[in-house]
Amino acid sequence: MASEDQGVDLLWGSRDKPARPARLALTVDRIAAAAIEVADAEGMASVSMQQVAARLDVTKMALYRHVASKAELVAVMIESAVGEPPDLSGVPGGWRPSLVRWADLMRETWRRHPWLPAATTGERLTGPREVGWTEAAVAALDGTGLDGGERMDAVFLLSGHIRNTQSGATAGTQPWTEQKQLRTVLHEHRDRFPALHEAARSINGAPRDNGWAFGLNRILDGLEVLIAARRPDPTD
Amino acid sequence: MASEDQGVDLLWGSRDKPARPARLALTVDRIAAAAIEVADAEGMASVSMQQVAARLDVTKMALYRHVASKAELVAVMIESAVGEPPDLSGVPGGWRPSLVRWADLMRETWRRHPWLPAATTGERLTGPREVGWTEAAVAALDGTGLDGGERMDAVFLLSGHIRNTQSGATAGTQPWTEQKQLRTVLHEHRDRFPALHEAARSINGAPRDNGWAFGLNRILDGLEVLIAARRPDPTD
DNA sequence: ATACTTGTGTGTCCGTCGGACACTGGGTGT
DNA sequence: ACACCCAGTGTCCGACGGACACACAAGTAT
Repeated sequence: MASEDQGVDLLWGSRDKPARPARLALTVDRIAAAAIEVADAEGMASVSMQQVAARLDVTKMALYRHVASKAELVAVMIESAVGEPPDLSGVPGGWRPSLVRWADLMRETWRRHPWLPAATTGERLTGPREVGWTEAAVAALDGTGLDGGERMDAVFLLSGHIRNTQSGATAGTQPWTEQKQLRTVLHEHRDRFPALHEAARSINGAPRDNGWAFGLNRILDGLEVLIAARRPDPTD
Repeated sequence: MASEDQGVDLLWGSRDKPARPARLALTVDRIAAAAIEVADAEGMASVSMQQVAARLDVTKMALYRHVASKAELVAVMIESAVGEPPDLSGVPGGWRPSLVRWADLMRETWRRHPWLPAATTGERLTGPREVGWTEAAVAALDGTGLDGGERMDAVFLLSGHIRNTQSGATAGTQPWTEQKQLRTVLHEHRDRFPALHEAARSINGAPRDNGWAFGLNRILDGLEVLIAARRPDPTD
């Protein structure tokens, strides 16, 4: 598909530069910045071509001179919003503190742009900075004895957990404690859901983080078990 | 909001029954079934009021006699598609086999309805069967020494992993191995992403499951570490 | 100076979406 | 026989993503 290829070229920088230097205001970067402003302020649902164009005092069709489709616009937004991947080489203590640092940074980025978790799910184009984030995490697992597939699975597991706990991205099997409606209904049907009712009761009012710290520690503990098993002789 | 309350009542069964027995064809169940057919066959994106109505040989506005909004239709679809929550009481071996069984069943359900993972993310109404699934998993953790918040966090962690690995729901930080485009681009920029390139190379052609088994085992191992720590004296 | 080309933004149109609202026509209770 | 009631219809609306033909500027060739 033509637009798809175009998107790849745009993201990865191998598209021909415009023969003449852009002489006027509208650029991909300005469009992406405007779109990110809209998304940060009013959510991804408000990011329409017309909204973004209006913020730039321009017709929506003008955007299509710089961006092939809305999907491509979103891809550029993501690539811009994730920022430069972190350098974890200075983190002492081995893979675990490095992954913790990585996760904290990613979480912070996603906190600044609450639409990112949802926008980065589903089939879509992936840009170099986004890949750079993964590169950093995979590299942090070098020397653990895990093979390539395991390292990538581990990073996927961790980033998935960040996504799941971040902002309002996921409901359903989770923060009932914060949905008063569901809490009420749970209490009304407490005979039908005894374990849940008991569990919800016991954490009444406690500050919640959507299971972020819990899941992180469980995942890292699980990785530690595997890594320990892979190096039966602790020679270092 | 009126429609929201209505949705709760509809899902949880406390709405007044129609005074007269429904005399004609269209019912919430038939609508939900038709919508699920559309979603299964052509994806959630094709589930529009008009599409669903067409499948029932009816005007789209007729659906609004039985469903307050599209959001409510989706809620009913989910509640119908998740099916009855499983009975894990017969699973021997304690919490871990029970959770494995639960996860397998949930995964199978979501495999049959690939739109479910995406549909169950974000703010939305939650129905009793969906809550029942969670109830089963939380109940499986009874007697582990985990407190209520920990049990719920554990179930959230596990279900989040299922969601992340299921179908095409998540891309981004993951199955590059299956996106030929990204693999190509990764190879072209191998000097920029050495760890990723090396990792991807080492798993060339291996059958992938999106990290499902890996993540499941890591999570369960991590839970085991915590549970073991909670019962320093194995007296049973 | 003039004509041509090229690239950037505009205006108009289309199909689809969710949904509001007024209607109609057949079945029911009186 | 009657009025009521209500499930389903028809029409309309604003917003969406996008196709397409056009206007218009600036730079180049003549």
